[in-house]
Amino acid sequence: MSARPIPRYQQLKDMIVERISCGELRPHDRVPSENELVQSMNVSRMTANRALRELTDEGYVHRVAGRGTFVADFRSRSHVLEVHNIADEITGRGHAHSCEVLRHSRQHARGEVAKALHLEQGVDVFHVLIVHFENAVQIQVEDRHIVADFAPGCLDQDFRTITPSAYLTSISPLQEAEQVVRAQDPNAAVRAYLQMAVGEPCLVVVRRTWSHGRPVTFARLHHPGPRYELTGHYTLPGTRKTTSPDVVQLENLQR
Amino acid sequence: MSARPIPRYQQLKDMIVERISCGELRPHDRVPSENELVQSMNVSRMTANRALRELTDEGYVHRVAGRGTFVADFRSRSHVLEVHNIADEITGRGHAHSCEVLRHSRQHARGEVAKALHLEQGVDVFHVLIVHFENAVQIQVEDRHIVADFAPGCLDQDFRTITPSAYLTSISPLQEAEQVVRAQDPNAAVRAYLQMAVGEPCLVVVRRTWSHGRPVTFARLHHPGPRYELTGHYTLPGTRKTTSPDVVQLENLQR
DNA sequence: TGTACTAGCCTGTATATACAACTTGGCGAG
DNA sequence: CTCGCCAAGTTGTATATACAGGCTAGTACA
Repeated sequence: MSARPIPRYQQLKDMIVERISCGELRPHDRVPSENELVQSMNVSRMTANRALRELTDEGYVHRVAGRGTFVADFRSRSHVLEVHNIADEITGRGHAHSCEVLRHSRQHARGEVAKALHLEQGVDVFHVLIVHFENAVQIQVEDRHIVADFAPGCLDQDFRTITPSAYLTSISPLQEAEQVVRAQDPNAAVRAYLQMAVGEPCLVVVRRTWSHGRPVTFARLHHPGPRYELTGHYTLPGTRKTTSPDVVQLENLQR
Repeated sequence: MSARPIPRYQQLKDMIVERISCGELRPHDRVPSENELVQSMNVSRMTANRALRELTDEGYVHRVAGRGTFVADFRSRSHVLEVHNIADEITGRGHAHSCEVLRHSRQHARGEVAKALHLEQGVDVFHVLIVHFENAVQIQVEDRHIVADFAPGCLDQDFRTITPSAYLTSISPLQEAEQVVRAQDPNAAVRAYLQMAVGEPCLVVVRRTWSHGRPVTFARLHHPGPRYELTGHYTLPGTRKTTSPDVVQLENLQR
């Protein structure tokens, strides 16, 4: 009946993840070394080693032989969640990102937003509406709601210089995400924002993200079908890299 | 200058993965136990343990205390690659899957198909064109090319009872996949296959899959925008399950 | 002052050993 | 024949120990 006790290496992992999640340990901070854990936690070095090694595999920390163990940059973990920051994506292609903030306000959660974020009707949320440009061409309408008490400083942010996504990951690591992708005709407002012709479809991504076990943001991202596509590249973990990365050419096919 | 030697636990992993990939070890087959590896490979049990434990994390094998270690069913690994089998997806929703095979033939690879599969012009490929139904409603047009010498028995398969995707994973584990998702208006043929109204967009998935380090199949999957959406749920590896799985309700929002 | 070396800490790997818990099959008692 | 128990094999965890190799700071020496 009684669940087996949590193994010590897992206790170590939980302890360290907790210290990262609550902000006590921030990216690039030094994590206790194996020998320090041996002393303070009263475990053997192999147990400490297993805990830190698994945290490395899971993307929480970064280890350098001879120097130590450090908290990983959240950015380096975001690809695990397949959560892309549109600005990084665009600059990663060597193009220029810019955006226009159409709305940035505090609201009361209603209807589907309250439902998606597990909030009572009327609870405070922030609402941002942003059009993103790639080389001055409209590429995404971001319609996002953020739980207010998760990001109290939200209204002070300048979302022209840091995207909401980057801002949120800087507050706390994202631990879980859920998304739905569909093809849909845009309504008149979205069509105007994206400068699309009548009849052209949108690629719509609806995404919900969790942190500390509760939903914190709910975003509807509309992209112009003719100008945007989602790409994914999946490799089994642990496979040694064999295939050459000529891979991206698929994007140029089938157009 | 010289690379450090490959560690022994990694050698064990490579050896076992190779035996799985080449078909010597098939799903549900028993993998040598830790003690057997200690004997045959001349390593300590902790080293064998690390190899098998990491293979478990990576989805290659499945371990049961008291029984042994077994090759994982490829199906259980496919979600890692985010490669879905449309039939499983539909039956998983409790609905009925059926399909109609419109084409099933041997062809010579030309143009973009040859390019996508890294083949010379004219090399043999199999071509299948299938319409999939969910509860008698058209839900996907599968237009797939398969490298002929990878799947010699392809023409003997009955794709009404086993989907091409399931057939291919039964031949060999998929090790790498690449996909592009876009919203696009269908051409007349696809619109007819899917019984779509004029002006309705398609959600198109173009997917290429590798096995043994080379591309083996190239598929274009057209779905009716109003009747289909892609969902994904991402969790950081190693996080202890905390969020309850009420998660799927997002699918019902935003329609 | 500047350079080279070394001591000390760190991670990465490998081994030998130990105990607990789980599963299966076989054996013996009823 | 059947039930229950136990032995053997297996995984899961934990420890102590060892050596190799990377990194850094400080010291000794020129």
